[in-house]
Amino acid sequence: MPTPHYGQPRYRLIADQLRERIESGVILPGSLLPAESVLTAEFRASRGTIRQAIAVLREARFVATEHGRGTYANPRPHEWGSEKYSEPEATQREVSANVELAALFGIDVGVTLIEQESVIRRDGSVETVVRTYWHPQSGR
Amino acid sequence: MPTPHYGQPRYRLIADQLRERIESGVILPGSLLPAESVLTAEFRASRGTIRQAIAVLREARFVATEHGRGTYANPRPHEWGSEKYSEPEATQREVSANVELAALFGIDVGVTLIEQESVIRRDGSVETVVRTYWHPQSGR
DNA sequence: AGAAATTTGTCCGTATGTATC
DNA sequence: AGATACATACGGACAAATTTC
Repeated sequence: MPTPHYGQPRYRLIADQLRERIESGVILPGSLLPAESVLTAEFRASRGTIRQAIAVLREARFVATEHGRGTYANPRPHEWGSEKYSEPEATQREVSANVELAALFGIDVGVTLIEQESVIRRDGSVETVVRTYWHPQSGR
Repeated sequence: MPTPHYGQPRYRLIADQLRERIESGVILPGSLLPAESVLTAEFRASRGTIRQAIAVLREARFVATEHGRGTYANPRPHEWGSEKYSEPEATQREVSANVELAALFGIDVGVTLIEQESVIRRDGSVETVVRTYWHPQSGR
């Protein structure tokens, strides 16, 4: 099969079906999802596609994966909002140089700098935050 | 996003940023680079573009890739006294999470985080400041 | 205690289709 | 037309963590 993604890509369709099983209780909260190898057989999709589908659910906190163990269906303690809570991972904004940054860059306090903040997640929770500062003029 | 490669193609720009992180010590020599999947998320680029960027660095011996393991940043006996870059200045210290960081990590305000600050100079003056935050427990 | 099997993590190479410069 | 880039998808292989025998 080539790569026909009519409307919805396959990994989203698979993710939807898995999500439905969790919400309906077919897969109980706290229990393991079928292994990737099982899912590839069941959905007749490549492992990469299955992993992409699971990644979608992980992003939405529906599941959590552990290396060597498997992927667990999450209990649902928080309905805080709905599924709307997926923020951008990288944001850029202008900031005003404080004393420390001004000293580092050798500029005056208050001068505008660009700050890019990248949030790196692992199994839903934030693992690393990277903030990069540079001077607008120096390009990038 | 479309394909606006102003002058430089995207994969070279990404390669440059990764190279900077290695030379500046943000990515320590001998340590693993973020996985392809992480880099695609961080740079918002497709896997092909990320792989192209890494291929550039591999070509220049800046990194070495091991099948199934990852891509390592190479120690650099290379042109250490280059005109463009001076000694990497990376300092690590413990900081207390303020409101923003606490919200990002999902922790309480005041919890200690590790901050690594790297200063990248070019031709003497500070070009970029990178601050990386992570939780002591979650390894590095 | 140790070996084997299981499972996820990562990289490799390739392919198709679309879109932009 | 060609290079660049994106999104999607396949199959294979090796690595690492965990579980099972």
